[in-house]
Amino acid sequence: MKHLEMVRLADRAFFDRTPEVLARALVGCVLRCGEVGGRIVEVEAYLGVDDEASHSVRGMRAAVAALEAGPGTLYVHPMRQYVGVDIVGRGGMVLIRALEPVEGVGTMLERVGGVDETRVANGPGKLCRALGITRAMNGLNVVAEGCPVQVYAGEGAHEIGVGPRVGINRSVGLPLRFTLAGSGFLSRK
DNA sequence: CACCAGATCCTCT
DNA sequence: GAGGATCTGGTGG
Repeated sequence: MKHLEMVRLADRAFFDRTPEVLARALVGCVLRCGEVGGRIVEVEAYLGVDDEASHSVRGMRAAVAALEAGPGTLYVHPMRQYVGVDIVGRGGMVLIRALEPVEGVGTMLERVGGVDETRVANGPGKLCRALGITRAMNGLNVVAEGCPVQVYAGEGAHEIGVGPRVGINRSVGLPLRFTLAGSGFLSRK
């Protein structure tokens, strides 16, 4: 594994970008919680204005609070029986949708109760379970010292795929879903 | 306090 | 690819 080579993104400026730009930048990076982590292969951008699919635009309190807390803030929110996690950018946020397991793979499989690595974190709810991200972590900042959730820079070049967001009923069709092209760890093709 | 819509997941087919 | 499980926050009475 490549622990020693991983560079943590602890600079607030990295996250202080528009949701679309930040979303593209996050693809290929590593999201880590404790001793468990995975490469980000799928994300969606949610805009702060003119986006009826975004929680903040619909006036959901926790989402607005996270936005106001500024770049790098974690927005952990309930989704059906599970939770999803966003990282706040500038004037919007990015939903993490799928990971390729990198560190603590055994722990991830155990938590989710699966045997297939390609399906242990291929969805917003599942990756939170796999990493151990809970609502208690809502409002923390990934840049802060001692934050259990951290982001590391990606390595090497990769092609990014763009498409419409998944699982929403409003503002459908906008090209705000970004994927690591050709990854076998996506929630959908 | 009741109702409703939802940024999902899993199990079949 | 379709359908059901099942829970939280927002909204209105």
